[in-house]
Amino acid sequence: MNIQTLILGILNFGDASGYEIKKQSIEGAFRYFVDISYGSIYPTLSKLEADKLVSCRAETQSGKPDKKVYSITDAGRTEFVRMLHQPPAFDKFKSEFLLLAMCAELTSRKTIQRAIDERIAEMEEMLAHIQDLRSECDHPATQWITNYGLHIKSADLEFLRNNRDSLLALAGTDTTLAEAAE
Amino acid sequence: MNIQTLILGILNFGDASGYEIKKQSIEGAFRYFVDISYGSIYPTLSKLEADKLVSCRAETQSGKPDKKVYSITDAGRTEFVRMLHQPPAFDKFKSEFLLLAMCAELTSRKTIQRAIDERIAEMEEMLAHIQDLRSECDHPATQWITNYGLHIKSADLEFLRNNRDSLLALAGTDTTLAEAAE
DNA sequence: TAGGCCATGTAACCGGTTACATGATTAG
DNA sequence: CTAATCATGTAACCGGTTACATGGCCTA
Repeated sequence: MNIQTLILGILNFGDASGYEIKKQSIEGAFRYFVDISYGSIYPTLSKLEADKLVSCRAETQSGKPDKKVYSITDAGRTEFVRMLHQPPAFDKFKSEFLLLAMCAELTSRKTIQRAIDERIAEMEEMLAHIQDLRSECDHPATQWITNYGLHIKSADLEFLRNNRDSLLALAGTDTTLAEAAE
Repeated sequence: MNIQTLILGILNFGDASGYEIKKQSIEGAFRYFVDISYGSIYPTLSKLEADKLVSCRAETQSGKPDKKVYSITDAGRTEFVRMLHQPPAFDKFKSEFLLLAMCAELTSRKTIQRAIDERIAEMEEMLAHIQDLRSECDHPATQWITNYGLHIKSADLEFLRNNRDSLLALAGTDTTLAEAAE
């Protein structure tokens, strides 16, 4: 999915500046299935404006720099809806953790332990955050996806907790390779 | 994670040609957390060979084109283990489906239904495939990650089945926008 | 007064994909 | 006879990131 569609989608939920779009992609619900950097947000916003898919108004703020607030136009919404009707591509997923787990015997117990414990902590944080999102928001579709996230991530955390020790047990006993790399 | 490490990781499980590496990244367990194309495999293999991290031997086959089979060297394994010891980056995840679900009311029932039913079918296929992987393979760490995958994907499928209808109910009733886009 | 937040933007770079080129063999 | 599988490789392209530039305000 290209950034244009993503930004149109974010703007569909409300007006925002480039800075706020970035924030939403880090803090909001989008965080879990989207990621964008300033280097792509600002140029895309300009292009979108040139194509009349968004409009822009300047807002002067006291004590803060001016900001350019973008709104999705009717043409933008039509375009976004058109994109939504294309069958969605299958989820893209990349995991360094899984590669590490799959090669557990090459590494030390210490490395595996750090990795899985950090993962468990991240997962707990994520669950707490999604719970917040759900309670703060009364938009039904957003609640549907937060429930989905909660369900999957609970299962994930459950597995990690129940199988942490069995993974640790797979860590390399041969310290020659592993220790040398630390 | 860069492709060099990925290829070193794949080669760590056994010698392979560029073609076979690609196959493993589509058919094997790697499929679920990795993706690479020929355009990056072949140049990377050359670079890896130049750096002495892999070695290469030509194999002539009857009835098939010759192939260049690569093996990881001791230096390559050391380098790979060194990379494994860096704390793994958090999983990268992108989902067009979640964006669609979050914007369900902008689209038609037909679109949502197609998307979720296709997702359910993909998930079932995935589960069946991971089950095959698990039964075919007796490598403990690989079994750990296949169990992990099975656990998470079962929960995923369960949610999709139980909440399919509630998502459908969110689809747009205002046909003006939605139908126009079909 | 240092660092963090707010805020916008650009240019260089790069990792990786797409599409193309080539060609033999085998299965339907 | 056509399509698929096996097999290797290159060049053009592109989407997106990183790092940099700029600067005011607020908090510790």
